[in-house]
Amino acid sequence: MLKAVGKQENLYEAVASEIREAILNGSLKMGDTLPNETELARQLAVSRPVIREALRYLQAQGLIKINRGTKGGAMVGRIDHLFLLESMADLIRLRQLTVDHLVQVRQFIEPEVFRLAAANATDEDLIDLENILDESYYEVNPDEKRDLTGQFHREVGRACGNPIYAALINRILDFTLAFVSTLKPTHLILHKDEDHRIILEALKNRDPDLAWKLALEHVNQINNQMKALETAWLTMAKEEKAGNG
Amino acid sequence: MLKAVGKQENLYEAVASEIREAILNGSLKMGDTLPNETELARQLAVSRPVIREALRYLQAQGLIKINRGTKGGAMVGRIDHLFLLESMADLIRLRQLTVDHLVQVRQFIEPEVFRLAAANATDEDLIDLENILDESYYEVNPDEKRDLTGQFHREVGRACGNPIYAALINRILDFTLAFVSTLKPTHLILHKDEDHRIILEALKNRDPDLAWKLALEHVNQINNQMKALETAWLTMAKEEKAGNG
DNA sequence: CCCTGTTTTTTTGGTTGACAAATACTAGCA
DNA sequence: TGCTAGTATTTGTCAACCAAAAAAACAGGG
Repeated sequence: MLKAVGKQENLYEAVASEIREAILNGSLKMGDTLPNETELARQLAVSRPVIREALRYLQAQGLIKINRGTKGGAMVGRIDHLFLLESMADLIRLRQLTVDHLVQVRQFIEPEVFRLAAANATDEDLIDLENILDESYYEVNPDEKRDLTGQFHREVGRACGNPIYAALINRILDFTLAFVSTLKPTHLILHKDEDHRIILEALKNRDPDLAWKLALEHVNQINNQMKALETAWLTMAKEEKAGNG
Repeated sequence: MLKAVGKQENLYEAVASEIREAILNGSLKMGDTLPNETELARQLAVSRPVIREALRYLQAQGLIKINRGTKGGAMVGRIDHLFLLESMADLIRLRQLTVDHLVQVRQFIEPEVFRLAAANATDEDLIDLENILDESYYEVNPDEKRDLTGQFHREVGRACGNPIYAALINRILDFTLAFVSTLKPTHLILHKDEDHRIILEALKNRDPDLAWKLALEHVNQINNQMKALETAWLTMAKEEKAGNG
């Protein structure tokens, strides 16, 4: 059985990963400066443009700040906001972030978002939501179905009227799907179609409190499955380790 | 009176801004592909490495995806999560995000974070918080003082035990300070030292409910000042426009 | 001795030109 | 019809070079 080989990494990606790991595991602390570009190029045996692209990438993510001139160079910056960037899955792996953290946020945020959506969603939003559920109903591919049910949550996030919540929901779902797909429990459907139908009814009836309550129950159920999944994963990892030792 | 000239923009920044604007104002829609690198270099009259650095930057922010080969190139991706990246101030300017949105999130999140902090903060965290307040008390420079009082909120975010909340708080404060500093009302101090003292007492007494209540009042007060500031800004902008026309 | 303007050095910023590798399309062949 | 080899397009990578900014070192005058 062959392992799926994710499309091969570019050099700049490798360099960026190298530096990011050094920052995340603590060998590079906040305020430290990296070697200059030519030196980095020499050490990592790549050309300077590659180094520069990697640094731009890290700069865009806010991990480093770059200054010109003597005593300039790339400096490690605040990494507090890192959790909102694309590396949530990496952070779980590095034990910086746990499923509990995510579950906690989701349990608090999502019901509120559904409450707002019940108050603020336009008629078009409600039609869109209904269409998603219909599409999901007839979908047979488990992966596609999972994407569609996730799409329902994203659409509600958009419909709630506050782009910050929408962004946060999107990030949380991105991570959730990434986490689930690394474990590949192909048959597991986190979201129940019936739950979504009932919630949509509450939204249509413009009943914020009911929407809040139903969303809370729904999210709780998803969270329980996430935790169970994590437990299973940890057990599996432990057994695998025992088997190898 | 001289206008403060923010440090001058690099070419790659200019290119990235150009493309970002095109995406945000809708002339480039999701799924569209940009011209290839050499063509972009020709159109914008810069070299290809500059274009590549700009594209890397945008890629890191999740605005575009890049593929190799025929029919490859830079494609505009989902921009839903954009609000969590560093361009919050840009988005306000582009009328995609309003102060109300931010205020709404802050009003909901921060009290919860303070509640968690009352339950989870370590003794060291509490000492750190006390030190920040002491330092702030003796600070005379308004800008420095504003940074320090902001630092209090960041530290509470860290102390609440959930890095996602910490990240979110950091982003919100980054934006708040950026917004306030563009208006440059030098004498305005959003945060009251006394409020922070009282809240810290609640944290020390491990009283989550009181911490929640006090934080809510405190945040409400800050939010009111933010809205007043926005109103003043809009009025000013309108008058300026009338003056020019 | 201190202050001030100039020069030097270090480091990122930017350009040019060339070649390698990946991908999609196409034409040719069985 | 279906597969295969080639071809065009586009990003990926390299090398060498000069420009510009910023800090440090230096020089000159009070």
